[in-house]
Order: sequence, then structure tokens, then C-alpha cells
Amino acid sequence: MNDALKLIKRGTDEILTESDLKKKLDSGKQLIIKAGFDPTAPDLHLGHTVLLNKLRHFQDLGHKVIFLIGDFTGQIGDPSGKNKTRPTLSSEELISNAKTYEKQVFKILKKDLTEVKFNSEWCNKLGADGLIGLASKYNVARMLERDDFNKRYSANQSIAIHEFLYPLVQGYDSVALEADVECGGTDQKFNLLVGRELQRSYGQDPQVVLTVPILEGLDGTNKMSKSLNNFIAIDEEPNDMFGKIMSISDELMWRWFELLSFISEQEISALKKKMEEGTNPRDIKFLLAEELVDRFHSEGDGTKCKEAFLQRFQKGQMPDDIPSMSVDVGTEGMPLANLLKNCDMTSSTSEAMRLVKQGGVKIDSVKIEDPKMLIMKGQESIYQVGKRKFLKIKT
RNA sequence: GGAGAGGUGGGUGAGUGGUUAAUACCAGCAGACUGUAAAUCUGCCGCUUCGGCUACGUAGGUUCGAAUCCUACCCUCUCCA
Repeated sequence: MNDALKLIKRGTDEILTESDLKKKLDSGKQLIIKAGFDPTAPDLHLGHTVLLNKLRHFQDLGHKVIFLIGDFTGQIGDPSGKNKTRPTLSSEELISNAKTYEKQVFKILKKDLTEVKFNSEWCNKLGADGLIGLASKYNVARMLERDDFNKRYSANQSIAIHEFLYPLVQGYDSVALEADVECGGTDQKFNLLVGRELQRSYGQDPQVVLTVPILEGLDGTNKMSKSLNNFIAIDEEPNDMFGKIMSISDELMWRWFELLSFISEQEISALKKKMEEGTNPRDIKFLLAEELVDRFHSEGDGTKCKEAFLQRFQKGQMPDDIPSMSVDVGTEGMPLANLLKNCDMTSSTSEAMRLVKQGGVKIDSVKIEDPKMLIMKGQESIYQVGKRKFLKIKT
């Protein structure tokens, strides 16, 4: 039993309360572990996997995980950590996003111990009556205790009334599911605790709240999120995933080792020591990148990516798998800047002009200085914009 | 319902009739340097057929000229009820 608790505690931020958890684990029954996901954008990213890994731990102990897709709550938009009211999503968007989620979670979770649910199932039935009843169980002062509401309120920023519903509905999910444990990021703490309170007032044994740390994104400071575009999606192409991991700072690398890698703490400290003794940090980062690529793709892909990565570097930064497309430039030819824009290599012609002037555009590895250079029909060359964008264009 | 404050480019936020695509910071992009890292430095950072065009909540108006003045409307916040 102590081993079980130990496994659960690894990498968690907080458990409220640990004694409740111990009691539940000791009871010997299969626990219902709840974790909610807001389907506001279709891809799961590495940040989510910190939580998924934890859910997997519960499964390894034989407990049942409910992967709850907040299609109902998604229409509200979680105000957590936001300083603005979120836009609401249409139900079609929500459903298509949710499907993508379902496909992705089983890279980590066990299928036979996972149940995917949508909270609209019971929330839609709630009706106005139920919602009012639910709302009566909490009060404004307690809502305003929540950090982000509080900040917005004190900063004279708007808080829409429906945003108060979010924590309530999320808490109600726990009631509907009779959850024993709810896991979430540390930013979810308030919402998770509301669930505890609500269960109590509905006469249920309150759930244990377990929070995991928030993973920092590629920039190393902000939390990994889709909206900040500092994320690595689970189903990202192996080479992209590898490259992105290699681009994180050395400092962040250790944080990622801690939260994402499955290697033991002892091994991590051994690696740290190695770096201090002069091993190139790049090579240590390779290990992390390989492990993660293997996990989300297939065994051995990581090594392939590493080889490709090294080779590309030696070959003067030219990848082997360059996408290609053909473009009709007409009989007169097309200026380079326009061509780049038409191929989506730059977002506007002006941007293309700028990039050329700054020496960021190459054709077949030759730096081009004239943005108006005419590209004639019947040519095929490799165009490079910046360090990473390559495209083979046939005219 | 009453009184007041405010809405500026991806974000924060200057600017109150005319050297102005609009100060500054952040983010982003390119180049240099490197380990295709980070940090740092340099440059860029609305669109364009390079003649211009479109922008400061929305729609009108005043003016030779408006983000700046006027009117209406929309939105946010504060206080009072």
C-alpha cells in the first residue's frame, strides 16, 4: 500500500488531502479517477501528458480513469489563468476537437481502464432549474477568492456572470460521476476544490484533489498552451517534435526531464553530473528528445530523428524530406517575393521583400539579394526562408 | 436610472488638430555568434502591381488637414440608486 501512495505522489504538486487518499486507496475498491479536458483546440500537447502520466499511474494500480471531455463547459470557456473573458465555441467545433482528443489519449492511457465521457450528457439535462439549484450552493465572495477572478475584479476588468458557472459545472461533474479523485494542473486547484465542496453538499464522500505541476512551454517561461503557440503536440511529426525539443534551453531541459521523462531521479542526477563534467548538453538533450519521440511514435523513431538531425547539420542544414509543389508563374515569370507569398512561405509580399533584404532567403543554398528577381517557367529549385522553412518549387 | 473614467497596431501602453504607419516595452521574424540551444548583438516588424492604399471601438460631421474637435451608437470599468 505504501508503494501505491509513493507511485501516486511522484511528480505531484499537491494532494488534498493525503489522508483521504490513503483511506481511499486502502479501501481496496476500484477508484474513479476523473480528469477533465477542455476541447477548445484539437491537439493534445506535451503539457497535457504530465497529467496523463499521472492518470496512467492510477491505472497501473487498477483504478478506472474517466477522461472527461468538457464539451458543455467548453462552451463557457475556462477562465483559469486568463485575464479576459474567453470567446465561446460552437458545438460543431467542440465535437470535432473532442474526437481528435479521443484518438490521442491512448498513446498513454490503457484502453480497458479508461472511459471517455462528455459532460453535456448530464449538464444538458440539468436545465434552468438545476443550474439555479447548483448556483445556489456557492456564493460570490467565495468565487472571488479565486486568484484570477480576484485579480480581474481588483483591476477593474470585466468578469462575465457565466464565468462563475465554470467551476460550478466542473464541480457538478464530480457529483455526477461520483469521482473519488480528480486530477488537474495546479491552475485548476480552485475548480477542483469546488468539486469537493459540491460533492459534500450533495451528500457524497468528497473527492481527493490531486494537482500536477504545469509544464513550461518552448519559451521556458509561460505554461505550454495552444494559444501561446509554445507547445509540442502529441501527434506532431517525429522530426518536428525532435527539433522542437532540441530548441529548448538547457535550463528548461531539466524541468522537462523531471516532468516528462520516465527515467528515474537517480539517472537524472547522474546526467546532471555528466554535464558538469563537460558532456555537451546537446547530447543529453538528445536523450530526452529520443525518449519522447519514441513514446509518441514508435520505438526507434527517436534514434532515426537524431541521425537525421545530425546529418542535416553536417549537410549544411538541408533536410532530406522537403515538401514540394508546383506553381504556374505565367509566361512572364514571377517576382521572387510574390512567389514566396503564393507558396505560403511568407504571409505577405512585404514580408518576403523584407526577408530577402535581410539575407534570409536562399535558392539552392545561394543567398538572394533581389526580391524582384524573376522566376521563370520550367525551373525547379529548393527555396529556403529563414533557418527552418524549405520548399521545393517547380515552375 | 444618475455621475464619472475609458476603448490606439499580436499584447501592455504613449500620443490630445499638421515634421506621423503613429513613442516605448513585450512577443514575433531575419542576420551574426553557437550546440539548428539559451543568452547577447544588429536589423526588421500594416498592405502593395512601389505610383500608392488602408489604419487608432462603429457610423457620420467640422476642417485645407483629425487617433486627436463635434454628434449618434456599441462596448468596458468605477461610484451612487
